Amino acid sequence: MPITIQITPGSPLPIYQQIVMQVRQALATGTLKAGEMLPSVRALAEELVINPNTVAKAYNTLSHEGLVESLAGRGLMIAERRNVFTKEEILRRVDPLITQLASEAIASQIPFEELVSLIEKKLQSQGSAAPHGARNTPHDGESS
Amino acid sequence: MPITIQITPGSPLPIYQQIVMQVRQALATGTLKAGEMLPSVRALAEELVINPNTVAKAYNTLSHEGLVESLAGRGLMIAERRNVFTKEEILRRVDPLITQLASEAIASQIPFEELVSLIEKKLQSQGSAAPHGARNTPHDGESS
Amino acid sequence: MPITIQITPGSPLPIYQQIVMQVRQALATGTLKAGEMLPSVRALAEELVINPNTVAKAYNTLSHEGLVESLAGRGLMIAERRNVFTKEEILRRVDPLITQLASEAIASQIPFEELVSLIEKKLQSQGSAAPHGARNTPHDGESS
Amino acid sequence: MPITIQITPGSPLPIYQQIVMQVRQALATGTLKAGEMLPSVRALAEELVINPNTVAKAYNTLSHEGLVESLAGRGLMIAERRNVFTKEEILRRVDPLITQLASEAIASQIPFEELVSLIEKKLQSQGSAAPHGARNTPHDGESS
DNA sequence: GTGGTCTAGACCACG
DNA sequence: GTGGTCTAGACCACC
Repeated sequence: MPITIQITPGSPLPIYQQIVMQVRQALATGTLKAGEMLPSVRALAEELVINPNTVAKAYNTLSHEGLVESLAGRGLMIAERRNVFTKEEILRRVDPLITQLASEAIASQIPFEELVSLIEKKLQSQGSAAPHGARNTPHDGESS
Repeated sequence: MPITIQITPGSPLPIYQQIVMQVRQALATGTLKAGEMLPSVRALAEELVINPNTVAKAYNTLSHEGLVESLAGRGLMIAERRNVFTKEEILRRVDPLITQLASEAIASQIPFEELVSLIEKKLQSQGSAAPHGARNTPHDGESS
Repeated sequence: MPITIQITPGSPLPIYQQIVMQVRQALATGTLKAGEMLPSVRALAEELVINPNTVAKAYNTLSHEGLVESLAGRGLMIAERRNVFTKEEILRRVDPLITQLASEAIASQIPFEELVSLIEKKLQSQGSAAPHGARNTPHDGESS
Repeated sequence: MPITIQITPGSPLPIYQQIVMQVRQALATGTLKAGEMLPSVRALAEELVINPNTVAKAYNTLSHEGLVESLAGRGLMIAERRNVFTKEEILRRVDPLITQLASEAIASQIPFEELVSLIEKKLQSQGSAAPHGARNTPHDGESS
């Protein structure tokens, strides 16, 4: 299924990260499946009216995350899902987001239950409807 | 009521904006009331282990917004007039955080339960450090 | 200890990867230790007479690998050593190198023992002399 | 003696160069002798599951080097004259591979023993697939 | 001062 | 056609 990416140029979130996030979500919802191709760097750049390097940077990030594989001369393909990072590393990455969310929740006096329900709703709209993202199996990565 | 600010150094959101946002929200939710004083630039900088310029910048922004008044040589005082955010506004503000968290969570295949537990832990640790009614569990009793 | 990086512009290995490899080796030999700073992007670019973006790309890669942390506005610091990738992922990355090495070894009829001794020599000159790289503790990262 | 080519698709080294190098080494080591035929472009491309153009490019390079002779319509034959690489040359050629492998290994904290075992396994699997004296274990007996 | 982002445009390698 | 690399130079945010 062709992915449609939309960016908002004035956002505090850099363009390339907007692309990264949308591809990730497309993966989770099943819009993009393993083996499918991403739009070419040049094509997406032209479509979004941005510089090809910006798209390349987004694709590069996805590549580092193991979500995408580049096939020399043929484009980028959605990779088979696998666990790239150790659990320790994943927690490191998520922690600042959790901290910030908790701070805001405390300041705004959002009750914990409501927070949970908000996240659940967001996850469901993105994840559990799809056979792909639904594999929230525990990952017991370990570290020294 | 003294405000407790929490920053996350690695965040995409600049530190000074994190401070601004938390003060704004404390104002909106009534945690901070007109006439109260903000911690001095130096004190807050020392407490958060950040550059005083960063705190100054945050306070500057708040002054420009008219939310605080600077009393030359004596610090910053919460200004009289304040906007109270509606619940909708609060949720709208928290939404991008939730979206980003969900995106990362799906990409990392963190199960929902673990996410919730992480947030709960973070809320407790932050809440206990901030004795200004931060116990926003459903029954926010005044017993403490 | 200040690191000295040398590049060979005409190499099949891209410049940014040459930088990456040399920083990695400096880490392994203890030339660079956790907490030390890397030369600034601009400084290194000027020293090597290459474009700052090229240095930035190298630093970016190191950052993705978790070997380096960027401190906003203050430069890049050598990170505390940690396990970022699952064992599965590490094997994925090393496999092509092993395959190629094995092919060449077979074609050249280099005996297995000699191969092992070559690698051992290389590892010793880079790794085990240093208190840092010597921590070749097993990492029992796991994956689904 | 028929040559068995092994390629690694994800390698930084382009596929066609991998082919070139392996043919060169087979020539140097005597695995391939003057007068023998290389597999046809189409056959090799099919066997390696790569684009025939890639094989053609490799053969082209070999022709230019005078290592093979193209017999119009009948394929490529190993040319008479061949250089025999000294052991030093072979080692010099393998060295960058070893260096890179060591770098990755240290960065990933793979213990030396595991590295050796990986190589041993790879040598066995490749060796058994390539019945042209690839058993370069210390005692390379002719018993097979 | 620092790194981060983005643009514009070039050349190469690969298929 | 594709992605990968590199250059040149801009602007921004943060310290």
